[in-house]
Amino acid sequence: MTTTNGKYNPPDIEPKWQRFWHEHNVFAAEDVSDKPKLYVLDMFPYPSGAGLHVGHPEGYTATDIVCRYKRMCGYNVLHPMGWDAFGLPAEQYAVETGTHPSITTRKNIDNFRRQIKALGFSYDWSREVNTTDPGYYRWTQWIFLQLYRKGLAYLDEVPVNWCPALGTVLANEEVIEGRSERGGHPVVRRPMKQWMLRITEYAERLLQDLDDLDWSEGIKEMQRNWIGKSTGANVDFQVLGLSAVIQVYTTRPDTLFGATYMVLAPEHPLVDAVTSDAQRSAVEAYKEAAEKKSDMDRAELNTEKTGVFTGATAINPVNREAIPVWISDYVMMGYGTGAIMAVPAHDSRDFAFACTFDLPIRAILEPSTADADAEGVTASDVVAGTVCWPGDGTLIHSANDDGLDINGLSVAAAKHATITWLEARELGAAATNYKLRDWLFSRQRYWGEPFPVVHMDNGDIILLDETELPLELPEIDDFKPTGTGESPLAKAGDWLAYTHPVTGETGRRETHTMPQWAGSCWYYLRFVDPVNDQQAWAPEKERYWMPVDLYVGGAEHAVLHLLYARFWHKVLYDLGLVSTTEPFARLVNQGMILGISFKDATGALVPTDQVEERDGAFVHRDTGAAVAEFPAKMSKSLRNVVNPDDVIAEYGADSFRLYEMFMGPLEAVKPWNTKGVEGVRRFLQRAWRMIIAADGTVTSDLTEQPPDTGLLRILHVTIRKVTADLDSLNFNTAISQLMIFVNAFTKADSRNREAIEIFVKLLAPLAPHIAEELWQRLGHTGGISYEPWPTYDEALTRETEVEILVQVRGKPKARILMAPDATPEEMERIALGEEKVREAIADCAVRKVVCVPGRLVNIVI
RNA sequence: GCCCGGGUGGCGGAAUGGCAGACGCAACGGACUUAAAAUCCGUUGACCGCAAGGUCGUGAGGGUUCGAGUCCCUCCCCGGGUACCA
Repeated sequence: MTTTNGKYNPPDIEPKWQRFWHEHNVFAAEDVSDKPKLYVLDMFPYPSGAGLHVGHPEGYTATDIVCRYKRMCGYNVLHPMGWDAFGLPAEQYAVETGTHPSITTRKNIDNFRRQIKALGFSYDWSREVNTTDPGYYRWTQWIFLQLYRKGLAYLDEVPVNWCPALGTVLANEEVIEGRSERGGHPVVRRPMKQWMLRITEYAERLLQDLDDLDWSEGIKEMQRNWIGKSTGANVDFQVLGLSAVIQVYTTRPDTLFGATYMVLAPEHPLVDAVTSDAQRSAVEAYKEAAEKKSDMDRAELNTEKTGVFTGATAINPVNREAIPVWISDYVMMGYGTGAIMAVPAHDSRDFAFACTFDLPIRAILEPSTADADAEGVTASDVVAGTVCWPGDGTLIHSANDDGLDINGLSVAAAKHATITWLEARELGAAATNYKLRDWLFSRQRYWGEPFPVVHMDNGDIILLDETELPLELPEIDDFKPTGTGESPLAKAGDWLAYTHPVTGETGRRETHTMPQWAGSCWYYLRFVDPVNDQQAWAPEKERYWMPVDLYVGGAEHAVLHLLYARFWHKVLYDLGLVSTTEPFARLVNQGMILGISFKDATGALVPTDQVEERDGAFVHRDTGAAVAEFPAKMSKSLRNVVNPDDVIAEYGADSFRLYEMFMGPLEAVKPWNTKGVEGVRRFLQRAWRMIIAADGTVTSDLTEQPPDTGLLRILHVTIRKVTADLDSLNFNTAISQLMIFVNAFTKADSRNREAIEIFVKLLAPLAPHIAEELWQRLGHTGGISYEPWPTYDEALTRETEVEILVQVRGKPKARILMAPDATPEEMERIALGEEKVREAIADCAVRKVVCVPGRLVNIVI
């Protein structure tokens, strides 16, 4: 359906080429190939009811450009797309309307697929996966069996993050400042029997292997912080008059001589045993109050220290001193041993607690004068214990008569000496701790993978056989959470009943489901072999395609998805099921795209639909008050969300793609500006008119006449720059260079055909529809997707003459044309011969001449 | 508080230690048009000057260098992450 119309009209050409790519299966990856492989992956989306957002296609466009470019360079490219479709919104919609989540999900996926296809991305759609498809989650359940058999999945009664509003428990990673990550509902601690995954067993490897990944340092650092490795010592404190021993974890064993009291977490198992009768009622009351506090309360109250004395006294192992034992919720059961030695002189939390309860403060560390000055304190105040000094210094008052003397040592040396002493007397030992906790892996939801687990009537827990998978979700009518912490699946009637096929014993199926992260933990593996119904993936395909060479997605998954997927991958590696220790060799995070927003003089946000432009200024439509424009995260409430469908309808998919890439660096946060889309649309129109005449045929300006040296240089510079920029993902500057090409070539009366065809190839990865159409109109058949990528001649990128700046004392004085390869001596001679330069030097003596070939001459006088 | 990013024209942004502001948007002037849109040509960091030209200028202040947006130190502001983690 080639139109003879000479106008650049995206609605004519974009659907045409999308159909062509689909019908000719142009982007199918080859499972067996002599070509080098490249696996480029986007973080697959959750198909929400709101549809695609301009943020999604940003990363998708970037990866699509890389894929199209690399195919032209001869790579066998795997570029798949799928749906992370289990999740709460579809289930909440089901609760409200009774619509089954699978129906909502299918509808949303269809919409997402339509929107994504309208952007012309070169996905291999034959590999599409959907985490809610039983043919997919069968293998998610299968991986769970592998985890269980390896001892990495277990049931535990643990205090969990219970979110009453959502009716489910949440992982630590899903709780932000005491509220649910999704929806911002309050979360409380509550003990419940839950499935856990032993991610802590992999903490060290998850930390170590970060070093070799080509990820942004920021994301790696966030994972390191989340894993939170620290080293120190476990130290035993004998409780006076009891056989009990309280073990503490400290990163500062050097400060043992400064310990003036101890604190147990309120939930610590020894609290009841050590509490004296006199203190028992106070301790009980405090424990009860602490239990009721949500994490949010604990976080908010973090400056106000509370606590109760237990009545117990413990013996400091280094100086045999008796110190009181307290309980306080500033010590948490989940980290270290749930008990601390308090060194108020050198720990700000302990200092605050000691001040509140008037406990002794003993300094055992003297900072250098310089360090103290830098912090605005004096060493004498530190030594007197009137200010807290958590930093470095020299040990004082730290010796006993049993062979330990660390006075005069630095912190590092004192730590080492103390640990050696403790170990020799079996009073303690070096220890390592991680903040990372085991992963809470069950949810009380309907719309998730059922666990392939049965609770037998005799109390045993058995796993389904692999042949019994998939265990499909039962059909139910009522999706409401029970509110008791039981899953909606508890209402699934017959589905719950299980009879063992061999023994005939009966049991009840697990009613919890897996969290949304489960399906996304391994989808990149399914893409290598998406329709295999015998195996999750064939080993030879995994060996060929893995690892993912480039993974692009939002930074919001920095710790959640990316840490979980790495964990599963390492388990699969240990089981011999995958060939690489890491799944994602290179990770790039695209920056958020912000919407244009407005605020009034008071700083209050004004929804975009209440703002209008009057005399070049933005005012509130009703009040006429001036409002200020600023970029903010797109949100329904601000009505500043840009819908890709609208942009494509008005400007076309190529303009949309080009604009998103032209806005700025991929990783930067950037504000959307629709005027900018018009700019790139104009560029495409100019490129079109450079090639196509008004009647729709190739313009007669296109000739076989060789380009002049200026244009030839621009051609070769453009090939070089676009190639380098696509390799480094600097799409914005690649587009600039293509604009420079068009600006130069449109001005020429005669345009060399070969040069123009090279330009079309360079444009193809970025704006594929217009490139295909131009390529066809230039007389080629079969599409541009696998045309060889152009190469450049370095010699032709050089100018015959360059303008050399001559500076005198760093001030520009003259610009002189010279040969680019002029030697420094020649440059100096020419520069000193220039009259303006001689004037500037006047009769001063030339002290030094700096010559940078091809750049400048700086004369120092 | 701590850990990462980042501060460059009216705006988005560009710049291996070597002429700051490429490319685009917006604005202004001009051509074409009965007119407008579209398109094309030109101007556009600030200040001084009739001009030639000059002075200032990459968040602030210091430093290194013949030369700093770029490297080093101190500080301020913005964005993100994280936080009684002992």
